[in-house]
Amino acid sequence: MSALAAGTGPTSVDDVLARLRARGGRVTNARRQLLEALFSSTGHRTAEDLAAEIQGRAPDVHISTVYRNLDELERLGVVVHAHLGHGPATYHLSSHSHSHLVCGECGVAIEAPDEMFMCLADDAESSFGFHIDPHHFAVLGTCKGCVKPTS
Amino acid sequence: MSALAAGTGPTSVDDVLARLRARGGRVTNARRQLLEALFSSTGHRTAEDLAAEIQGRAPDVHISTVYRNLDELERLGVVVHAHLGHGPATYHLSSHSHSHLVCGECGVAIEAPDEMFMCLADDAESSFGFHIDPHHFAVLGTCKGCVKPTS
DNA sequence: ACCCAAATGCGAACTGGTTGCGAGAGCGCG
DNA sequence: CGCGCTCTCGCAACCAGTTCGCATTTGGGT
Repeated sequence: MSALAAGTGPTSVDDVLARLRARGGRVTNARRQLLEALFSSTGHRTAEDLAAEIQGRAPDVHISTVYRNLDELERLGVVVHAHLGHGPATYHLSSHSHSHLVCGECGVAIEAPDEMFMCLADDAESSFGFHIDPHHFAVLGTCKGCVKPTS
Repeated sequence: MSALAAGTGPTSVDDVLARLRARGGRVTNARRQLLEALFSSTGHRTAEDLAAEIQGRAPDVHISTVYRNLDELERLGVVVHAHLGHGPATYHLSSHSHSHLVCGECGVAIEAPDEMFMCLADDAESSFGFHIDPHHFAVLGTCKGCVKPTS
């Protein structure tokens, strides 16, 4: 896929910064740091987590700036956030979007293939005309290791 | 089912109060009010919502008492709570437990039959040994009326 | 170099919920 | 009926996660 593809699927920090500039936005240090933090790891990052990493290099970057920029990037289609249970929201690049199964006991988050939700999706669609979005909220449950704890 | 059946499935305010007493608990006005509010409606109630209703009749009942008692009742198996999206948790009698499809646009909560989740449940079980609990967290999506808003 | 809107830093506010504490009230017992 | 033990309550303070208001800084077009 081309680095300049519109809409979703950014491939590099500079790509996103270019898009931001094209939209009338400005390229600031905080934004570059945030994007570098996001691109440098594939996992689920909380705002606090990202802020901590950024502050290691640029101590002045305030967590509210991180929130504001995550918001902005979400509007741009670069990142998405998901709720993995009771704790804070997690952010990741939209190209890594996927569903989650979260264990209520140990908190582990399993990345589930979208196919797993197909039949629920079809069912909801035909029964209620409801179109599910399994990416945004995790499905709670109990993982393999916690089903029978120490029994 | 018998009104004195143990575990889950309470049928009346007095039934629950009796159970509470049997456990060494006390029957207080706040508890009776809370139970009456819970039994008097089938829907999804937030703690704030319940507190407001109770305070209409008993103004002194504090919201923290509502939270504490909902917690207690949950431990007793009388009520369960579910998270229907971003807002506050909703509580209802455990006998009304069910899954939810929540529209991210309009916020409507559809009560989904458990069968709808069977194939996701089986799939998660066989693929990851993960046992889903579809009741506790709602599945987000877009409802019939919001799929093509004003198009 | 100049200027102005965009963005930032900072703290305060807000929401949803929890906790510590002293006062008060159920209720078993004598 | 009254005692007293303990469970509960009301309250305010607190907490986490996130958002907001506002004065100040700064990117970047001209």
